[in-house]
Amino acid sequence: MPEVYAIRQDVVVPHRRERRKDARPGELIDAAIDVFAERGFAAARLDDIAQRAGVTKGTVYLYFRSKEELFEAAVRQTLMSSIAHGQSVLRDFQGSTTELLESVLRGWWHGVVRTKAAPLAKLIFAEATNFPELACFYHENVIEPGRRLLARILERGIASGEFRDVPVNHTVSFVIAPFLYLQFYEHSIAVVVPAASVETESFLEALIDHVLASLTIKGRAV
Amino acid sequence: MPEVYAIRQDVVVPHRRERRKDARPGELIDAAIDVFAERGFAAARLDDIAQRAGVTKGTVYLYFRSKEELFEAAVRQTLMSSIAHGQSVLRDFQGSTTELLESVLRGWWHGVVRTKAAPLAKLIFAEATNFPELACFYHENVIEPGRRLLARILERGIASGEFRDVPVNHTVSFVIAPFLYLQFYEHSIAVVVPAASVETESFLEALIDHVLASLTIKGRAV
DNA sequence: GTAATTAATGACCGTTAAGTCATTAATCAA
DNA sequence: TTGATTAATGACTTAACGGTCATTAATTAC
Repeated sequence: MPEVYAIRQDVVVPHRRERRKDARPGELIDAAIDVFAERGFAAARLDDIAQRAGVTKGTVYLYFRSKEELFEAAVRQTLMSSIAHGQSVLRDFQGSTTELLESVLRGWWHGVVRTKAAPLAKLIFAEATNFPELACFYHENVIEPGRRLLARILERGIASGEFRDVPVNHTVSFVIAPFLYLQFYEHSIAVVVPAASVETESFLEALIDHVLASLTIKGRAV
Repeated sequence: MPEVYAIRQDVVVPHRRERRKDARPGELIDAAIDVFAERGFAAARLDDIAQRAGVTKGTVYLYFRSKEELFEAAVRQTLMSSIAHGQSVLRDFQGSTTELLESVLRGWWHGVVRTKAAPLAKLIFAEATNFPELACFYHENVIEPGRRLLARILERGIASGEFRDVPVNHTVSFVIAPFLYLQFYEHSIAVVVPAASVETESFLEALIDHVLASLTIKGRAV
């Protein structure tokens, strides 16, 4: 009988049925994030996720009831805390709304856009109609809280007279959209056509300038 | 032997092996757009596409060599002419760049965002890494020409002194992103969570206001 | 050392869908 | 009318993958 091998993080290590009940769920979730990010939800193979975590498929089902449950765990681990962090920043912030908005955008940038969880958003949008329960879960726990957070900030700025009296809901979309665009683009087209990739370093600064230029009242009153 | 039926456009019509060599490709492409839009590329079933076109799966392979070839045909039919139209508007336009930009954004809105081809973009971003050839095709024929078109408009406005001296490439992203966001959102989350859908009527006007507020030089020079 | 416990395995099942091809029947030429 | 042509069919092959479960072996208690 040939020896059994497991691939973990691109390194092939001999594998010998280690029993590690406590560490498994976290390792499986990490592996799942990677594979979901690469392939999407439907195309991600549980065999691949298991292999990347150094186990076999059967083991996955010791810790998660189904592929969907594993995916939900991945979303919980990566996106919830970022939202919560933004909410606490809003609650405690002393200072101008311009600074507040900038601070929250930077937080999102480093907490989500520049992490390996970034492709998960793409996946949800892509497969929402095929997996409605996942879409509901994501909408309720990520999109809605995220949008509400931004809306409150805009309202604060309008009330204080710093921002123009823009339609809040649409403006939330206009602020969020470039982030999502970058997330989607960098983990899809840019992977396949590297020449197409965006200058990431300056993206955030340019976006902050763009948003504030549109929102803040300059020179004359509007 | 029971009679055979075919479903076309939600109406069940008795089906009797009509031979219509000339009409088939177009009908198959139309059906394909619908099914790809609903399900995505990988999850779209050729049986469904065939059924919607009033034929059976074998017939699809008389006209298209593979699922991928059928998809490319769908993209060609829906997105190429819109790009070309925008290019001709830019070439012939007499007037301010503000008006030009507004005109091109409105053209895109009615020519792409508000058509049944809108979900195709989502699909490409979602499945690019699984189907690299499709992603290349789309990048080369849709994304690149589209971005170049917008970049030329921004440069025209900066040169004429109408617009601030913004970083062109990033600003292209900021203008495109809200359109894509709406396309993605309305054909994914909003389908599953109807309460989440965006106020579409006023979206375009708000976006134009937002973009021009950011770009145009107001009150004081910047 | 040995028996009991349970983490981990991997062969297996059932389903789904892309693509093939021998058969069938609509159409046309004579 | 009839024979030739070919559009259309749908049963079949093949492959992939989610999920199951009887078996195996690492670990622990005694």
